[in-house]
Amino acid sequence: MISQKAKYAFHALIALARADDTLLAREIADQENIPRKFLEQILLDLKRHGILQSRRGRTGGYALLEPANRITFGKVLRIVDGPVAPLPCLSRIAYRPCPDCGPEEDCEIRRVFAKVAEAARDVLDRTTIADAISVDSLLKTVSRLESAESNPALVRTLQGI
Amino acid sequence: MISQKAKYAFHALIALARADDTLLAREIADQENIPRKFLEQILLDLKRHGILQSRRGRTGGYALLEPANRITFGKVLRIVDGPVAPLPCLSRIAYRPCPDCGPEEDCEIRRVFAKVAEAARDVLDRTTIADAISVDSLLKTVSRLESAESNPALVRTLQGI
DNA sequence: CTAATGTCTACTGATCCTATAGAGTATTAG
DNA sequence: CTAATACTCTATAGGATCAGTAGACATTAG
Repeated sequence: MISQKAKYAFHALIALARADDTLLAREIADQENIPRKFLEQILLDLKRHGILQSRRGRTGGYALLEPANRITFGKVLRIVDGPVAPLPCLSRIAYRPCPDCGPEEDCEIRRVFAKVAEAARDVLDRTTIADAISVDSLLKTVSRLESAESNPALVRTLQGI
Repeated sequence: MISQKAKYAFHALIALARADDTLLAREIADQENIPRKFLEQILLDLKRHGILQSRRGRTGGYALLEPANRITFGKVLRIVDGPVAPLPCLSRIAYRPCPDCGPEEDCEIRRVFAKVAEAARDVLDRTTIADAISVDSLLKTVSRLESAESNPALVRTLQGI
């Protein structure tokens, strides 16, 4: 399970990418139903990692620093929740050998979870905030068409993208 | 990250599958370096879920109830660590709607993590304890041959299985 | 100056993780 | 029958993490 914090981070980044402009922490918090002070911590963390820029004072706010099509879900998840890998001995950002296993090439558990990690990274490191939004608006558009014109097959096809 | 408890569970199940016989909790604990009383809780839990059988008293011990090729990593992980899904609204064993998201078909986050979940389940629900062992012993055999006969390419090929 | 906004640090209650402890029950060798 | 052995069940506890909350401080526009 990903943390609540990570979900908030994704909601905030998606809101910022949609707005394509700077937003106040309060605006994001209200719009996405996120506790304001908690959100500020998250935004600050994303800023420290170069994903956001911010401006203080009266005309302050947060905006994307990297373009939305360069911000992957994996990158955000690693910042907010830590390693994506299911085992410490499979982590790239926080490698640690498993103390209770022998040599790694002999570990059956590691071998299985290496495949899990690879599969997860394949999605997380290739999908960006921009992808999530674009597929989303496409779907919403089609969804409206669908309700008017009754073409559920197309919707289902697109949902498989 | 999977819990220490889950790692212990896998180690214990692999030991039992290898032994192909009943083992004492103490034997497993010693052999796999697992705190005995902690291991007993885990084994008991696996028993309650129909994976192990046990016998008390002087000739007691634990043994697999299901055959090793029917015990998937996913099943064990769900027993010990709970849901495999990265979001409550994607769990099959513990579905709960995300309180902060709107309608599920519109949620960009859910859509991305649905793919992550599917990829992870694809590995976890198809790989059994028997698979882990058989690939493992195959590898070990080849590894010995390799060190004697210098055929690292074959080893690498098999490691990709 | 002052009002609005981001920055930083500290704190807290709840829950989970990783065990540890011990009393109780079943089984059987002798 | 008894002692020894091994699983069964419940309780407890220290530490870490999670999900916020709070408040003092810094920066900016007007």
